[in-house]
Amino acid sequence: MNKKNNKPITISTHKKDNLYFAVGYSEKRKIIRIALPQKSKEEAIFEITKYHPKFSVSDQYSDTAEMISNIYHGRDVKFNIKMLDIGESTINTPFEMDVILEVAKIPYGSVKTYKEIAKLLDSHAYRAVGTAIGKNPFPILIPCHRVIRSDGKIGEFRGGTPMKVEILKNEGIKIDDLKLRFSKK
DNA sequence: TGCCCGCCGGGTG
DNA sequence: CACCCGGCGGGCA
Repeated sequence: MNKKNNKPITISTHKKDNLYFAVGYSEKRKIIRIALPQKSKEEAIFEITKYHPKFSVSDQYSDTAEMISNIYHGRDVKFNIKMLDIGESTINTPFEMDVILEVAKIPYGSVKTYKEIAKLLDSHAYRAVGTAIGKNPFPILIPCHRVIRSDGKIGEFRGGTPMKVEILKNEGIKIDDLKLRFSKK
């Protein structure tokens, strides 16, 4: 099963257009997990609590939840990686860490392929890169939606490919039928 | 295009 | 240690 962290966290939510965003904060007052938007507040909170069962809900961090929503809807928001409690998050192995840090560098409005991420790590493990990205505890903020397949197809996403396409389109990326419009292949 | 098989890191028992 | 399983790639029909 998925690994759990039993330290207490605080969860805040934000609603926009019938989508509910949630963010979990550790005791260090850093972000420990972000939920992809859900159709109800309960589902959004559960996206966090399945990994962090000890929690309380407050509006203390709802500004951050709103920031996540803004990024989702296409705003280019700057953030500092120090806002993240990577150490207490569900990221375990050095490989997962390297992948996440590499993904964090992908600028707004651009994409990289799974293979390119592997290459940047001096590795051929593009298959494992996909797996590691799938575990990203900070979706949207760490832009795993900006990692696509080498053939120009958009590829998989924890929140479903359609959601990935939507976020990329919100960033101004041109996509036709689940493929990059200007893909060479 | 779609499929199939190879690839690599991690989780499981 | 020996599987098994993925947000993948590339070759080939």
